[in-house]
This record gives sequence, C-alpha cells and structure tokens, in this order.
Amino acid sequence: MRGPWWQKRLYDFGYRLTSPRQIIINILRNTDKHLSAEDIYIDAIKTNPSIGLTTVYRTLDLFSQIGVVQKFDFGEGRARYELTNNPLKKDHHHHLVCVNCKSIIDYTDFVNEELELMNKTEKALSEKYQFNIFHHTINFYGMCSKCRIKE
Amino acid sequence: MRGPWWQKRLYDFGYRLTSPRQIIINILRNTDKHLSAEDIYIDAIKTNPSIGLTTVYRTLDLFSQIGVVQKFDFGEGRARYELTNNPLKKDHHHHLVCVNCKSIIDYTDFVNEELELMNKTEKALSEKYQFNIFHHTINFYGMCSKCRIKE
DNA sequence: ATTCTTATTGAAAATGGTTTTCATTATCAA
DNA sequence: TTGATAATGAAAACCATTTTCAATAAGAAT
Ligand SMILES: [Mn+2]
Ligand SMILES: [Mn+2]
Ligand SMILES: [Zn+2]
Ligand SMILES: [Zn+2]
Repeated sequence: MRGPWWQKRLYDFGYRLTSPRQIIINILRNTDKHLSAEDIYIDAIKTNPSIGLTTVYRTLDLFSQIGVVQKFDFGEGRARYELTNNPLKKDHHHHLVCVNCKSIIDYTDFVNEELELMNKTEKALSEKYQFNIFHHTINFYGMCSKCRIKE
Repeated sequence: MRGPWWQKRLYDFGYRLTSPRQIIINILRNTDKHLSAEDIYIDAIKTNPSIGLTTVYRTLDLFSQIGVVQKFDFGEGRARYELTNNPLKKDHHHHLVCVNCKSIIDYTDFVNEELELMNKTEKALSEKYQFNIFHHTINFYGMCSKCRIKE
C-alpha cells in the first residue's frame, strides 16, 4: 500500500492506476493555477500525444468524485480544477474572481475566522435542514486593478 | 419617474421597457425558486406564446448587468436566476446545494455574522489586491435528506 | 397623432464545452 | 500467463448559450 495518497484513494474505490491518471495528477501538482480541462489536455499531450480530451474529462470527473480534485465554476462557461492537496498552494483558501478578465486569486486573509464561522454554520444547517455537508465555497466577485484601468 | 425600481433601472441605463421584459420580471417576482432560462421561457410563453428563448437569455443577461437579477451557477451545467429584490424571499441569503438532486435551499442562519465577516474581509481584500468588489457568494454543498435515504 | 431612428425581437443557424458511443487496449487479480 | 473487465481514444452526439439577420416596436422628435 505504498504510494501517494491519491493512489490509495483510487485503490480504495476499486479504480485502476493508469498512465493518463498519473500524467493529469502531475500537471495539477505542478501548477498554482486553476486549470480547465483543455489546459490540462494541452499540457498532457506534451508527455503523451495519444491522450484524448475525453479521457481528461473522464479523469477529472473521477477525481472530483473521490475527492482528489475540486471542480469549480466561476461563471466563464467552463469548469476549472484544483488538486485537493497541492503542495504549491495554500491549504484551505477562498477565491477572488475578476468578472471581466476571469482571473482568479486565492486568498487566505481571515480564512481562520471564516472557517470557524463556517463550521458553526455548517453544524446548524446540517441539523436544521438534515443536510450532510461535504464542502463549501466562498467567492468574491469584482474587477481587478488591470481591468479597472482599461475601462 | 413613477413605476417599479427595475423600470427606473432600465430607464437610467437607456434601455426600453418592453413586453418580454415585463413578463420575465413578473415570473421572477412570483416564485421563490431559482429558475433557469428554460424554466422562465416555458412560463413566459403561457402569457405570450410568441416570446423566444433567445429573448429570455438576452433579457436575463441585461438584468444581470444592471443588477436587477442575480445569476448563479451551482454546477449543473445551466445558470439559474433570482430577482435581486424579491418580495417573496429573504433579503440577503446564502445557499445550500444538494450535489445529487441539485435542490437549493436559501438560508439566513448566522447570515448577519457572515455578512459582518464578509465586509471586513472585503475591505482587506480590496486594499491588498486592488480589487473593486461587487458581490460575494457562499455555498454549502452536500446531500439532502431525501437523497441520503435513497442511497 | 404621425414620423423617424434605432433598440429590440424571434427564428434559425452556429458555437463550444462536455458527454456518449463503441470498438480497441491495458490493468491487475487469479 | 491468462482472463475478465475497467479504461481509453476517436468520432459523433448533446445541449445550454450565442450569433446572425431581417422584421418589429419603443419612444423621442415633430
Ligand atoms: Mn484556488
Ligand atoms: Mn437564493
Ligand atoms: Zn480583470
Ligand atoms: Zn438531494
């Protein structure tokens, strides 16, 4: 049972360890950005030109389901993905989204206070509404400095 | 300058008051749900069968831009819309989303505490990252009681 | 009330991200 | 090494949303 945590995750769910899955994980491990399926595909074919975009979608779906990656929709008409435990990233963070150029900033300011409140809220909500809560998102939407200058 | 606030909004931006726009507003005024463009379209053609789905999309876009409606993406592959000042709804609220059946609950528990923290965070973020922040979202994702029973 | 400008509309076609299909290939337990 | 079957890639299908364009209607000017 040696190997990275995400391989254990695959194993536990009865999924196989394949080359495309390893390549995709490595791409996500080596970026601090929020990549789209196409971003990942373009990067992946540098390593193995025979990988299909379909497989990228399927893999990201699978990883989302077993909690290895998180899928986000910031309202640009395409999903973006982030490795759950990315060594290059701040651990738990929230997002600041530019509605104009769609750039995304990970922030951790007040994140401890946020988390404390979110935990309290989560507890109350799960009781009151009988919800089993898995995770949460906090997004701020606005306009970045670059976009404001251009206007 | 008489008339509802959203009509003033149209006027201020130089847009015209049209029949489809009135119909769509009325649909949103009379629901406490989070409607998709198609939901609205299906309801709209009951009042005026000649309305096109294209117009529904264009109208919702316009209303989003001038702040009359809020557009949400809960990760189902389609957008949902909510009137900004809906008399049937709690004023400022956040969302609880079932990842299985996609049902959405508006909650206001701890919303004052949340808002207070969000304001503080917003101030810090807008300074630190030179962002002009317009609005925010808080979503909890989980599984509703009905879906949990079925599993 | 009538005219005129142009914003708005509806139908049809196009777009583009994502999913489905299906025959082939690769993983891994036996 | 073998067999069962999970995973893959290419092509086609899907489907929410956008674009195009000619016809219509809102509302300012007359
Ligand atoms: Mn992030
Ligand atoms: Mn709501
Ligand atoms: Zn920007
Ligand atoms: Zn549910």
